[in-house]
Amino acid sequence: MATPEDQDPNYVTAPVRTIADLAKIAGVSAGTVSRALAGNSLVNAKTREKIERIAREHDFRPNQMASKLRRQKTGVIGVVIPLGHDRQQQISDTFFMTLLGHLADELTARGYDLMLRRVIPQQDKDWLDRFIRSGMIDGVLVIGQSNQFERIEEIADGYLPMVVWGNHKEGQRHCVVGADNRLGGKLAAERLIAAGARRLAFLGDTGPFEFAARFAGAQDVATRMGASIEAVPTHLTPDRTGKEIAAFLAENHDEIDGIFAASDTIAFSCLRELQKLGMAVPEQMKLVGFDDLPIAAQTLPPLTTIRQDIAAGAHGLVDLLLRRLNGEETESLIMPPRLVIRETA
Amino acid sequence: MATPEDQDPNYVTAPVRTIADLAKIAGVSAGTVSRALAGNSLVNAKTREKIERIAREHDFRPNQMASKLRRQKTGVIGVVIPLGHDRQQQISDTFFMTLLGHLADELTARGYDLMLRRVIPQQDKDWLDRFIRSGMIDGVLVIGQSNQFERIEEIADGYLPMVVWGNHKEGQRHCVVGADNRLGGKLAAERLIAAGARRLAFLGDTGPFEFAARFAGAQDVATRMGASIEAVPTHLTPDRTGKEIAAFLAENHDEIDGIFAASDTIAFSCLRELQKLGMAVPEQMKLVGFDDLPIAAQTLPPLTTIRQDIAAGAHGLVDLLLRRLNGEETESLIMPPRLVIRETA
DNA sequence: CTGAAAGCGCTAACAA
DNA sequence: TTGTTAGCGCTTTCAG
Repeated sequence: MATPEDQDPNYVTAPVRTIADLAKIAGVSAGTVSRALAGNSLVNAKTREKIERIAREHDFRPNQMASKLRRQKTGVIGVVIPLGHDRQQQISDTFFMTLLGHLADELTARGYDLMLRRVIPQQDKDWLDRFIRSGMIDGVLVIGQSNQFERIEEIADGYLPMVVWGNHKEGQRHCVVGADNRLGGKLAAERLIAAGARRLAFLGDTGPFEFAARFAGAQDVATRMGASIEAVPTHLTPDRTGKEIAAFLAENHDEIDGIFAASDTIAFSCLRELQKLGMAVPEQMKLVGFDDLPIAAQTLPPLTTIRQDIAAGAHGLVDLLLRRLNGEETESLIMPPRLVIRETA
Repeated sequence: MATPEDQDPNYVTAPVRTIADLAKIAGVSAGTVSRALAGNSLVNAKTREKIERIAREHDFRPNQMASKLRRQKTGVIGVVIPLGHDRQQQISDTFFMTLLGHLADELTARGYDLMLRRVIPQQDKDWLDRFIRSGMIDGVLVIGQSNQFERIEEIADGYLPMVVWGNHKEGQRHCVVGADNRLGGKLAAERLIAAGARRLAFLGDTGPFEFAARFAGAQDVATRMGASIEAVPTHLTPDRTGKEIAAFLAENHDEIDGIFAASDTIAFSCLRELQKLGMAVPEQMKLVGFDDLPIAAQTLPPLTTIRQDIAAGAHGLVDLLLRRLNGEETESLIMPPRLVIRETA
């Protein structure tokens, strides 16, 4: 079938913006072009080749919005990071951002795009529902429960394709992926005590569920093994954290001999302040962190910490979410953390 | 005007999924509902209130896809991170991910959503064009030029709303925001030399433009001041980097007395390896990093480094992009890096 | 294997 | 101030 294209390679057409434009050039209907480009149905091989060739020549890409609207699915997964107490909360950011990188890779590999939001629940009560019902995403991954456990629970009742990174609590309704924080706390306290510490401090805000569980685990062990432990809340802005830790240590470094930091980031600050005070680690003060960020191995002395496998976590989140997208009711995935003994305890 | 709603609060309707459903309940037309919900035109206050009330009661959210399709704009900015040489390139990830966090905040503040992609140019030649022309984003931010300078240049000719984080090269066509890497390299080398080093090594791959410029700046200074400098390429996977640095140092630590690490992340590895070798820093070896990541102040000794202001960078990227979205042809924004003297040099 | 036709849900002229 | 109308660009029955 003769078309202008065939007759004259230099034939100039208006830019091909729609499937209909392309159809006209190819001398077929829009439906056929759609099918051919989708690679999907049974389109005549010759027809398909021709359509593909023309598409290539005109550098044509179908409009995704139209496609998504029509098909009622977006191919986009929302990833939302609730910033709990403070806009400035950056303390777990390194961890979350690393997780995010893995999520991006994992989702890409499965053919999904990723839409990212950082939200401040205090300023926007409706943060989760708004995102879910925006019509722009097929499912949502929540990175960190922050102090929003209840809100997440409410949503979980009516919305299947959601998976949350965080802590698991007996009987909860939302599907969560995360380390067993309580166990992690136990491992940390056990290690501190095994290294000779008896008077422990937990450095970190116990408001967020994950941190609370870490503290609870440490408490279990301390109680059982006849050691003491107190929680020392730190605020979440990086600069204040350093100062608060410094102030605490200045007054209390004789009272305690072991510190369990709620995160590696806190542990780094802590290590620094200890060194400023001239305290030998681990001789005078034992220290255990949580996360095992890549740099944990780089401090001096290298940080003993509780390892969360970030890549495995990302994989789990995506895997569970895709199954939920298929209507499956999945269980939570609790990953055992692992004690990594280096030199601070 | 009486509607079922008004007559009986318990009246049960089918779920309100579309603006038309809502219009029927409110007894107005879809157009009016659209206007009312957009808050935009001059809709009668009473009518608006009624519509808003019903929307709230039925928990209605307009479908974004439909809206976007119709309005031909998405309200979404694409952020793409090209992973240059290696899927495993994680070495600048900490920096990029921190930048990403700031971008998310900055874009949210301006009412945009953020769509994230990490791509591997080697596997997908068409990575940038595909994203831009996907119809899903209004503009694009490219985080890092990687080794894709030329491809970005090509795109820049035909596509205005793109801003790139990276290095500026004389006469380039794409709009870039970034530190003056060459100046940063100079500052680093000057500091090393001022601290007494004469035989320098640059640790890092000089393939990526930003790193190449840092090296070039250091070379300028070394040449001018009668010092030597050699580039020691490291690969980009974190585990190999450590080993490579170790191998290099094992053989060469007597040959050199100053190291300029292409990034703080590399500097951390380097510091660790030096300590393993029992070399005193800065006495036997001076070290300067680049980026000033938050943890740079936490190492022991604290890292002397070249500071890039990440928050200001994010702000600049978004600001320029939004102006380009308005059709403005913006200049690049080159931010002066700053030497932060701590204790490694 | 292909074409015709009917929307997906919303917005924006244009009238009234 | 509101209703009517005509699509945005694509996909998918349903016929042929």
